[in-house]
Amino acid sequence: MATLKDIAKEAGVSIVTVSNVINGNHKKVSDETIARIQKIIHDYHYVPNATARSLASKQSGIIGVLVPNVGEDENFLQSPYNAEVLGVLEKIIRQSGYYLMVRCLSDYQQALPLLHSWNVDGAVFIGANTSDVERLNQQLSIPAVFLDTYTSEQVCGVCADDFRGGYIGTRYLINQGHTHICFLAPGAGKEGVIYERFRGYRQAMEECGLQSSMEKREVASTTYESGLAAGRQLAFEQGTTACVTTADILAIGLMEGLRLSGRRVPEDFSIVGFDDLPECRYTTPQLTTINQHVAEKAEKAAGKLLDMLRHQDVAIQNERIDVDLVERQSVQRMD
Amino acid sequence: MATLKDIAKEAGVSIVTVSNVINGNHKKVSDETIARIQKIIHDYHYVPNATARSLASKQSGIIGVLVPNVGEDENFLQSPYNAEVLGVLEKIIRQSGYYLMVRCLSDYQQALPLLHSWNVDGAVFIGANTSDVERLNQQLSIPAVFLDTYTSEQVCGVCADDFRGGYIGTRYLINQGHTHICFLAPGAGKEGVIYERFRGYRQAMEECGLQSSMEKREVASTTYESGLAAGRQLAFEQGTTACVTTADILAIGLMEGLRLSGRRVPEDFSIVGFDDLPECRYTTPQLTTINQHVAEKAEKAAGKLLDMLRHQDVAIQNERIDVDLVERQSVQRMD
DNA sequence: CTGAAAGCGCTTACAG
DNA sequence: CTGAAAGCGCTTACAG
Repeated sequence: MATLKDIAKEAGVSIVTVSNVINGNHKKVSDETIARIQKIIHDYHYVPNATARSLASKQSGIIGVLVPNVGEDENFLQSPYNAEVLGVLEKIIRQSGYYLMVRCLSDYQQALPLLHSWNVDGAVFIGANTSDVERLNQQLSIPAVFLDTYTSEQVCGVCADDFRGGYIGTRYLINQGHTHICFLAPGAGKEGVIYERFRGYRQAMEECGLQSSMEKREVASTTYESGLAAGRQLAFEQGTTACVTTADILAIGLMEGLRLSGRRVPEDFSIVGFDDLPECRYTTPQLTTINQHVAEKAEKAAGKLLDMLRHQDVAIQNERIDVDLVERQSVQRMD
Repeated sequence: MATLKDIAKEAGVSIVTVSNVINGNHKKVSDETIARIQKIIHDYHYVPNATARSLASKQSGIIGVLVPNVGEDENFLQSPYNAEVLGVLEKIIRQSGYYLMVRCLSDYQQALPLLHSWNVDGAVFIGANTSDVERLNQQLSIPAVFLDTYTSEQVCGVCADDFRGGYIGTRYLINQGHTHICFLAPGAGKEGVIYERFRGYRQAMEECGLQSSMEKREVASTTYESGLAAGRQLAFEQGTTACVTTADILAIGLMEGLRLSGRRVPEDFSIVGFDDLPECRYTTPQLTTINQHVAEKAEKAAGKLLDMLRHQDVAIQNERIDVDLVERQSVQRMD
């Protein structure tokens, strides 16, 4: 492979001049020199060595997409939500000329060594914990955007309006005449995306005087299998006629679990999903859900990061994206 | 951030010795020196600079996952198949201590500059064209594994037995009494995964004397939307009672397109998918499909690459993974 | 077992 | 407009 030196020798100039041409510092080089060097670069199929460039410039052109809270033995793309987010990020990162390094973290502390080691220019964190962000944020010396994180820290982030999502999903069921509505979610603490949705659910129930029939049911993970297991259980419990879930994939599993146990959706049981992934349309009945505009969220996050990398002014705030209910077929009016 | 120099100074040794400790060249350093240096490294939270290391050693620890034939404006994870493959690769790469760089390519020529620029240690190509591989393979100076590629080149690869997949899917429909069976696929040439499946379909039809009712129908892309459009068309055509498809996602769209046009699956029309993704179980009826053991394929590919990187002997051949039919509910017996 | 020297391929001031 | 010098933080022979 050719190096700067080879090109410089061939052109009869110093490597500094070639470097300037490559980096677009065209004011520093005469037009004819530029043209001559560019031709040689082209003829030699010269490609700058990114590792050398990074070492010298402290910039790598790499954007890191980090996914915390993923077990060592876990496949993070099992989650169609993660797949949707990553797909959008990849596209934008590629279009903007950056390189993409993807890494799941079982421990958030793994983030900093990775980022430093590679001189990563900017990072997107998907679903970091509140407490982790607080520690991370101080030590982070590069632009970073947090997707789906609630924190009091001054960070740049993008969230859906999760509280409202939980709220309108629940209100919708109540408006359809349901009174015994449960909330199905992975066990989570007193903060974060899941808790916000739960708060929305609780508020809707309380507003309508239904707090006595309120119930939070926990699943092991946000997966089809967990939803299925929950459905098998719920099928044999009297009273509850509807469920608000925190993920479409959970809702889809739930639907199947109920069906396998002889309960019909929506005739016997109504379900509201969360996300509005393409999968919502694969089921019969199609899933009524909360659209959290996943692609838009990811685009916003990538856009903010790119703006920061271009040194444009970016408001350091956790932006909230509107959510809305998508009526399909998994909810039935109770009379 | 601390550097080797800082650690060396603190330990009162040269940077060479620290370097040897970090790289596990423990024969070259006394035990007490090792212990002392390791403590200092730990206390300083020292992390080696990966760009410097790459530059000096010509190894980066990066594995590139390259996805050719993706349009500039395309999101490659829209395809649940790609998501499944990438998810498995990510997990294995992470577990083996490598870094993952992901890149979609609109032109296969973009691969080499990327790989060279970053001193990428090894690459996995997902679905490269036969013709591209021929040119790529000669210029490739690092270990690479090709997933889903048919080529006469001496490459290391993993494929499903696509011919057999097309064959057994078709035979199954024939055994169920269908005679007018079409083949639904994205337009592809005279080679590659899609063509192999078509050959399998054709062979099954011919063996049973059904070539006159054989028909290949092309869709624009391997997406739900393309399947849906095909379903709307097929619904109004007499005669055809079953369809072999080249992807589950296509089959799922097809099913919906037929239903929207008033045709019931499987009562009026039978469908066989391909892949056996989790999505197969989301639909009603659940999709009968060809299981091509996607996770196993991806694991094999990653395993081969890792073996090559560890300089173990790896057979340079295109390994074929068995496929099998998964009977669910989207096919009905014709009497 | 330890280290001095050279070098990986670039960029960044700085001087002219 | 052009280039000499220093340096980025490592590794790799090689010598002792």
